[in-house]
Amino acid sequence: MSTTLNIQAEIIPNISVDCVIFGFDKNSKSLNVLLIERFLKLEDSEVPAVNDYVLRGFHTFENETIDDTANRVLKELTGLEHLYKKQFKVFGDPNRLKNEKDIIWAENEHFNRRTITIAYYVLLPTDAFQLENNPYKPKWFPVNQLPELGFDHQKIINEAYADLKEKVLHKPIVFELLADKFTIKELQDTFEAILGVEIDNRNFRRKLITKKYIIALDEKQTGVSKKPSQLYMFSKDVYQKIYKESYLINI
Amino acid sequence: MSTTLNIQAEIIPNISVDCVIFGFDKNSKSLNVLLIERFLKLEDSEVPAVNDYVLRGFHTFENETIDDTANRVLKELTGLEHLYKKQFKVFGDPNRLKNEKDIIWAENEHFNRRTITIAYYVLLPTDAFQLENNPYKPKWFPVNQLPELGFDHQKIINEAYADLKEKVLHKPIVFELLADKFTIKELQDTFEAILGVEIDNRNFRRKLITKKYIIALDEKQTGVSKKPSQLYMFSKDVYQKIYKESYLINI
DNA sequence: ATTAATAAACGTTTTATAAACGCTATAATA
DNA sequence: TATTATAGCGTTTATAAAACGTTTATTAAT
Repeated sequence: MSTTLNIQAEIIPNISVDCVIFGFDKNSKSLNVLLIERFLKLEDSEVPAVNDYVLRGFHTFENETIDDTANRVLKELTGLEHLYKKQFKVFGDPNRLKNEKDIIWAENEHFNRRTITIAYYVLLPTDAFQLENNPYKPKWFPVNQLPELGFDHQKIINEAYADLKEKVLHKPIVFELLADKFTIKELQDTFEAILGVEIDNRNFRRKLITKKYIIALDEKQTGVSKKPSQLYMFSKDVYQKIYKESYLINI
Repeated sequence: MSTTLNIQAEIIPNISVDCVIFGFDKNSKSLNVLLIERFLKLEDSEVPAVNDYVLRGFHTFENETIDDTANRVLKELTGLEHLYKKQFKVFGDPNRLKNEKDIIWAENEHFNRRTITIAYYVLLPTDAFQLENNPYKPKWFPVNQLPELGFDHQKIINEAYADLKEKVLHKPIVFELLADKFTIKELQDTFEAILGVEIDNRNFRRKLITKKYIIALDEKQTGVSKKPSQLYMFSKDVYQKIYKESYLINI
């Protein structure tokens, strides 16, 4: 690893961070996951030994917090900082890297077979950054149509998605998947894409616009060939004030 | 570490698991945390160098999953298996062990100052096991009246408690803090202790007994000097059937 | 036996929210 | 100026929450 990358600090060889980056594409109304290619061609072979996709991750440095590792990985991959991220689970099974390709890959990269990885998921709109000219050649895939994945990354994504589905019902995190200014319809599309359900637009609309933390702006959509819709923003401050002592037991 | 304990497998020196054990005491209606004493007297001193409380934890073995580490720690401490546990966060700040006592302790125990710990919280009724003759000399403390804590364990408990408060509103985990058979009042007491609120008994009672997964037993409380109350049980099966596709957006 | 004390358990009314549906309004474009 | 697609408003009904009052079953004391 240190042979291929010039790094400024010592890595902790058995601890890494992996990031499940969820992006919502409001045009295709699709919840996507950002993956990078894992490609390895050994000298003695025509066909690649490894050719699939994985999440982007990296080892933690000796002098770094886990959150900082995640921030670093995210910055390198997307160019963005201050992204919404949730550390949701550790994957530390001694047999995480079990299939043949993983073993070939791990040997080639000389990395510790007993690495425990701390997994985060991240929420952003897919258009928050550009994929072109990105050295990692990342690609968006709809969360329900993922390609073949290396390591235990399918499992990690599954668990991230389950956590997201659950959390989105109670916490105001949908907004992280949209631009600062959004329409009610986009918000509904986002919920529908995450939860895989259909929601009545009229009831949804009413429910949302009556919330005090959903604030109508003096602005409408432009560049649409239909009735342009009202833009709204989400006020985190107002939300937190209201929900500071809300404890509706809902079991 | 390996000098004091005879262990059957190699530990991973920089990875540990810590368990925040929450116990509900239905008599005192108190949500408690189980702590063990951390005590060290150096040869050259009269007063102990370290004398405070910590969570129980241990390093992960080379051939062990993280969950198994937690199970092992819990079994050793409580004698119990199959406890409800939730892996809720990793604490990996390079400066986690910052105060003087932690440094003295870490040196004495020769353990890695850059240990990342994977924290779980566990739910059980305090009377699920006995404290007497326990080699770790564990003690229950009300979650809001904790003694001086070592390492970053106050922080870990705070975050565990925050997660519990949040989770208890949406997931059927209160039942883990009670015996299999419980009264509606005990259930209410548990919610009140966790959330630190008062709940109207009449509304709470009605709400709960109409749930299909709260099942009235052919049994009443005994040994009480008041009207004995009806015992109930929680059916996980029924719960899961009902809530498989519930997605009430509640932001 | 009667009564007091205590918590269990049931009931009623009001208010708020959710669900299900019909209908109107506004813009770009043809 | 008509078309069309989506934005956006309205109404009614069903369900659940909130805020109370009242009754009942038990033990223990008189």
